[in-house]
Amino acid sequence: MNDNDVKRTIRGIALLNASEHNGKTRNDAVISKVIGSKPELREKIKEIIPLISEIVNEVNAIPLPTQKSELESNFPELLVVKPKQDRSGLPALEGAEQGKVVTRFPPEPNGYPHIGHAKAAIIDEEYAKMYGGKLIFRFDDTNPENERLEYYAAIKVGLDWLGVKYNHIKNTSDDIEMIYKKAEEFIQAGHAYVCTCNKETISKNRREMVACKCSMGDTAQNIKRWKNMFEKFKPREAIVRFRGDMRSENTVMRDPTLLRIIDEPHPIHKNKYRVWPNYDFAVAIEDSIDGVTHAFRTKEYELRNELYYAILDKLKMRKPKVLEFSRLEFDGMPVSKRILKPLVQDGKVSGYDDPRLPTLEAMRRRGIVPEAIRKFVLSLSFTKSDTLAPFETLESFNRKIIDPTSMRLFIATNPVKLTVKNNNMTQIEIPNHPQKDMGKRKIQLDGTFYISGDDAKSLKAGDEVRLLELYNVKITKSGPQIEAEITDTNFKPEIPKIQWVPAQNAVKIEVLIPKILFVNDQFNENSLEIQQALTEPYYLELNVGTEIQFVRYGYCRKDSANQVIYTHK
RNA sequence: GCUCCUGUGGUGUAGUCCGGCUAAGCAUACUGCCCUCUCAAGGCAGUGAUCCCGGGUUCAAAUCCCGGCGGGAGCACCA
Repeated sequence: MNDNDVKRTIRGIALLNASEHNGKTRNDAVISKVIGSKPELREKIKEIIPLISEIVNEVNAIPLPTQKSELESNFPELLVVKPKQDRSGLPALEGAEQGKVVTRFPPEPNGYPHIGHAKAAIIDEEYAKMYGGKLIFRFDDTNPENERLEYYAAIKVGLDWLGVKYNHIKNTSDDIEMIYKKAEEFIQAGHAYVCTCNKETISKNRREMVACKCSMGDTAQNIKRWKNMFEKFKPREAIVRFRGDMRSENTVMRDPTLLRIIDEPHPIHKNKYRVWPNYDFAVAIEDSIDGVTHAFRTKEYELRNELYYAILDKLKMRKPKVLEFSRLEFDGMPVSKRILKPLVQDGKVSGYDDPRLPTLEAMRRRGIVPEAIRKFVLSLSFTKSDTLAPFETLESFNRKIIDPTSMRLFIATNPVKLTVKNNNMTQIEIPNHPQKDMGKRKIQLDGTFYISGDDAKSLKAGDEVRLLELYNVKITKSGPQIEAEITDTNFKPEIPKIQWVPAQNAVKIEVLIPKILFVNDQFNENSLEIQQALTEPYYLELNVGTEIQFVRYGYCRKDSANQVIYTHK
């Protein structure tokens, strides 16, 4: 590139930049853009800078219109706007090969699935999909004290509802014997030992970074103790410990537990086993033998990566790549069983499907749709930064998805009666959706209506309002019993429009409005508002589960014959 | 306390690894206009960020280095 080319390049960029910024450009901006578009000039940048300053001064001296015309005539190529490519979905996966990615979703069947499970499962599935790979759905059921059959089922139902498709489903507990073999191999090789110290000693030694005497025992002693774990020892009397490093800065590595004795019957295997691997041991081995290439987990496991890799290293097993992401929780909507359980037990919420909770079942009942959850989870991306999730974003995605298919209906909350004295209509037909063809409904009329209390309050004698889809009325009497007269039927954009319900066969319903559950870590006693309302008789013809948009009120999901749950505005 | 992770508008994120084509993109929220027999959806426009702070390296730093500070997590025979 010769000097004239360089000058021309600089002038073009300076002109473009100046025209975009009120006729004034700057050295640094031009330098950056010059380097950006002609990387080969990077070496010579020091020589070019004086040239750029000169040209920048020249360009800044030219009036804006002249800059623009010079640009158009001499540098048309710069005016071509290149479409900016936006990345949608998750970031690329390190070390991922098309067709060879295997991910896994490993919930413990110890509770009902919630938004946190949804995030994990969706990420697992999306990556598998992105690389044409596979997703394994594995129940991590290695603690019989916590698992229940009911939870296996609930998690599966939740996943199916979310539309997460997996290629394979299994239980860690079906592999216990294989895990025993690995454990024995571990002990045999001296990578683990059986510790018979009590819990207090173990934790004290950990804190003080000293090894306990059990770790000095020879292989024969360890093997003998290992055999004894299956019968002789009682729970808590012996555990298998990883031979780590008691002086490690990472407390996880200070000879952590690998297997322990639990006599509780397992929901699937009953009393077949009593030595159970703990999380670290089971997950590492399972991931490896399942062929998992990328294992995602939440951030609180991050310190356990060292152990995960160390276990597989000593076992000479293939190592998946472990990556972590931040937990997903909504503000004031805790997900933890520790908090939720007492709420359910004390009857503060109606159950795990109470619409105030972030469980999948609750969100379904409330009218949140799986596609919205997926879109939302993807919008959060894959990061480790702590997030206070914006529920309103979820609502917005949900609203856009359900709007085109939501039945429109009128509702009168805190209803007030309105009588139109000169009503002359006995029936009207109203479309069920403003844009989509969702049919029409017939409403019988007799001149008596209910309108919402809020609307009623703002009406004074003499006001003119339009009863939506019907006619315009002038208020002749306000108060608890409103009276009005028809003025005309033409649509007038300037007068207020309100919805109404025919009085003669109005349907009484309750609207459950879920509010934030916890305010400043305190249970919000007003977290569930119940509004009494009247709606059109057509409501009775709708199936439970139908999403309704009550005009000028909000979206609700029909929960039963006399109850709807407020989805969002 | 120790260790690890994290810090971009009100909120969630893109960009950070490999410094410059971004005087910071998108979404959501908010405001205004258009459309509409809804305060919905849709369309258009706008407000909003000293890229946590302070130093340093460099022609150039959200991006690299050092030092602070804020937030979160782990320190179980739970996962």
